[in-house]
Amino acid sequence: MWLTMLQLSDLPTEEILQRFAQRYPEADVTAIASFLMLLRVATDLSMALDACLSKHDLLQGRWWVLILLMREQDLTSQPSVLAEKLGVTRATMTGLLDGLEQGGLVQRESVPQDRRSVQIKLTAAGQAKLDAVMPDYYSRLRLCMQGLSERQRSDLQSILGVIDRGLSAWDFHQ
Amino acid sequence: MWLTMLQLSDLPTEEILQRFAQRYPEADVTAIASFLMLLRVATDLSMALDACLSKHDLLQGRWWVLILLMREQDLTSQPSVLAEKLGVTRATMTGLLDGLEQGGLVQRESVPQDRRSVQIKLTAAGQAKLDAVMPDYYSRLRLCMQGLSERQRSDLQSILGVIDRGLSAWDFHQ
DNA sequence: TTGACATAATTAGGAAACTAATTATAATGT
DNA sequence: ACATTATAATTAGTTTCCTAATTATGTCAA
Repeated sequence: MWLTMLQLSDLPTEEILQRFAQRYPEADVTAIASFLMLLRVATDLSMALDACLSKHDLLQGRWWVLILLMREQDLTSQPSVLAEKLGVTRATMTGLLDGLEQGGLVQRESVPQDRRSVQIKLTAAGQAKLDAVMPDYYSRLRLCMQGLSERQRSDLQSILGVIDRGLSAWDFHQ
Repeated sequence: MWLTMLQLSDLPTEEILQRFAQRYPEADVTAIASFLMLLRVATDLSMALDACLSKHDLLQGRWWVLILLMREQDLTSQPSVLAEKLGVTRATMTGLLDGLEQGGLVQRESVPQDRRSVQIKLTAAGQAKLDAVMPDYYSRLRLCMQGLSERQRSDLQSILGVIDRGLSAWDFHQ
């Protein structure tokens, strides 16, 4: 799904927020500000991740698939399972796997027990690609987060947990 | 830019993170967990926003453009300025404006002073669309964030600020 | 056993973003 | 004045996602 977001510098000023709140009494100014800042920073992080991956000829979607495969004991999974975990459609997963297979990073293997199904296996080249990318990614992430104390990290996670649980209320409103 | 993210239920377990940290000593486990949770919740929020907007026949990109126009005193701006603020290319903005103009929500007006340029104006229909959407969006956002104290909201914003400033270190690492 | 339904993966076609090239106009320096 | 360069918007073509339809296979119940 696309995430298009205002630049950090163009988040609404206090004054603009007040103006909107005046027209729309439903507005909760601090909720809006927190929400926008959250989307903004997540977008920046995601773009930074893209930039890092692109230096290794990878795109985020394909990279996530490699990681999911590496998590498995036998480095193997199924397209439908991968799609579910990644939150994309099966059609999209077919495309991601096509790209990865073409690059030799994964391999499709037929499953005798269920001939509708396919096993996806991380190849040696796929593992090597991860071994090249992950240290780079982890180093950058460490630097990027080093300004946060352990206390702040756990605060962040619990705050995010509250928001995520609050999200269930989103849909029930009509 | 696309943001594809693991489902919340499929964020790495403590055990998986430890396994990755063992293979990649660069890994900072709490940094990774916070990062993934942040992307995850932002993705959920963005999808919830999409769902809300789609009930009003709007997509996020176009909706942001309407909001940017409403912020202006004269409800008017230029494609290049809008593109800059939204963080999309001018080509993308042309497409967004095409869609909005077709729906009668904005209007292109020529600028005598500079005939290369175009003024984009929010129409009455565009303002009416916002007046229909914003109360719905603000109500949901209020509900979704109501579990957070004011203290937590400001904590969140300062933590996000630290991360965003930390992001500048991302690119300097090679 | 066979008809109805469910499931796995893919294909086909469409939407919306991107980059790069194009068109038109403005600004600048010699 | 006029050639060069810069700027505003658009068009053309590619990518990757989506939904819906398709193909193939498996499951289950009458």
